[in-house]
Amino acid sequence: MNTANDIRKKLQHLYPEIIGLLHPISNRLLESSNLMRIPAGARLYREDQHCDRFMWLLEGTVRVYKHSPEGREITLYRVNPGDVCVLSLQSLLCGEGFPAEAVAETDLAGISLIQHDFEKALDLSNDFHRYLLKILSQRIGNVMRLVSEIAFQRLDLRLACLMGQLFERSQGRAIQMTHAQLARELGTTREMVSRILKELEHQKCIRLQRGEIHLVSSESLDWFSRARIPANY
Amino acid sequence: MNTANDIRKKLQHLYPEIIGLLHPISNRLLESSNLMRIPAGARLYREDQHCDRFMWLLEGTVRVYKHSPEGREITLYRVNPGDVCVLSLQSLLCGEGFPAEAVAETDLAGISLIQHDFEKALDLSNDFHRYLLKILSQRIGNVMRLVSEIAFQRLDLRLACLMGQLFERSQGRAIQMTHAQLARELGTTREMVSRILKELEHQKCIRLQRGEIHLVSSESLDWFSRARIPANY
DNA sequence: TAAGATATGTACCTAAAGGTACAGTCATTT
DNA sequence: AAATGACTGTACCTTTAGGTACATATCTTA
Repeated sequence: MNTANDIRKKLQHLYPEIIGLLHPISNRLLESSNLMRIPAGARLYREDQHCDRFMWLLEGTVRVYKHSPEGREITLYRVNPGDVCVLSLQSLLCGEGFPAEAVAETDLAGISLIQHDFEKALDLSNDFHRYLLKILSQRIGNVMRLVSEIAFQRLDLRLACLMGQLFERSQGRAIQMTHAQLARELGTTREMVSRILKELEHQKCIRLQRGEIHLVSSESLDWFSRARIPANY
Repeated sequence: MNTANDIRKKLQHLYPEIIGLLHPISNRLLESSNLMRIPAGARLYREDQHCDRFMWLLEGTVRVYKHSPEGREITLYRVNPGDVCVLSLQSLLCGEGFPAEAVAETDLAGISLIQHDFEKALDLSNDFHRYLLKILSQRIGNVMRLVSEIAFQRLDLRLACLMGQLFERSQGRAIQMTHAQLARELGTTREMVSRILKELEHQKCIRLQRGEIHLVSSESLDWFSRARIPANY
């Protein structure tokens, strides 16, 4: 385990489409990297903590969020397999502390390079370099969208949209989340989520159960979440 | 005018510290680029418009913002001389439409490369490549901060902080902005801004005049904007 | 099964933000 | 100077979001 070949095989298996990126990176670099494993629930960064490693996620998901003095939280985005951890980039490239917090939602596995090796990889592979640029600019677009949603959209709409996305991902199967978890996605409180979900249940969009939410009518849900959004938006 | 040497001279003059980045980029590329000039007030992109050019700003400032269906606006960030236009990167790299709008606040001058030349420049200069990564990850950090401000901070605090920054930039001289302009920074309405500014005037932080705002006490302003932010935030 | 711990529902209140409507003010143009 | 247009102030109201306090329900574990 932990040899360059093992890691290459793992990558090849998980992401045949991006393995090419690593080709120009020498075995030596992959060997010197660690295949790291991190258990679910682990805190990856705290606010403004400096980070000296570059992480490339292979398994699991990371939730990146901000928290408020009152104890509320808002999710900025998730890091999924194949994504690089945008946050660690900021530390490595700018030397600034990380502007958010991150937690492992599931068990993680990933490649971790120390700064020196990361810089070497950058120099060796133009494709790798360009891959980073692409990931970063996608991410920035998403965060910009998030800004305008928070600033301009009502909470019930944002929650309805979130439900729509979650049901899409689960292909209509029940969502296993508590109201408190949903609140942490949206930067609001548990009570608000409970109220809005109850309203959505009355509208026959969903059905509520302890710990899970069932889809009743995706049409109603779509209607609800689009109702107040004009076409030219 | 418009020759590679002119552009090099201009860059050298404006940004002696980053001229080195362009060294490995051939004269041919700089020659084929245009030194573009754009008048103040020009719309640079509309929402989701595709953009096929890479822009490197030399003079002037660009305001990047989102607008709401109700006609409100929120400023995401500004592009200043030396910055690249992050937005155009997203189009070029991801092939996706631009997720915001941008307007020239002043007359602009900048280098503009068509996609093909931009890619060539990327391949030729590692430093240029790395410069882009750095700018992008700084930007993402700023937008993430913005998210948590909108989500968790009261409007009066956000306005007070904004005033503080503006006075810092003007070195305490009066700010020449209307209440409506300030509202467009923060994603709120003119009325809210008027009310909060009046309150700040009562607190002897500022003094209001038609079209401009004078600093009375930066201590009071600081106190106001920090009052409700706990130390561990 | 009893005792926690966790999750949800909700009535009631407060506060923050926004919208309306209009009055007043200042500056520029005719 | 009159007219026009841009800017500001504000009283009043509505909507949205948040907070309290508790009741109830469900799960887990001893």
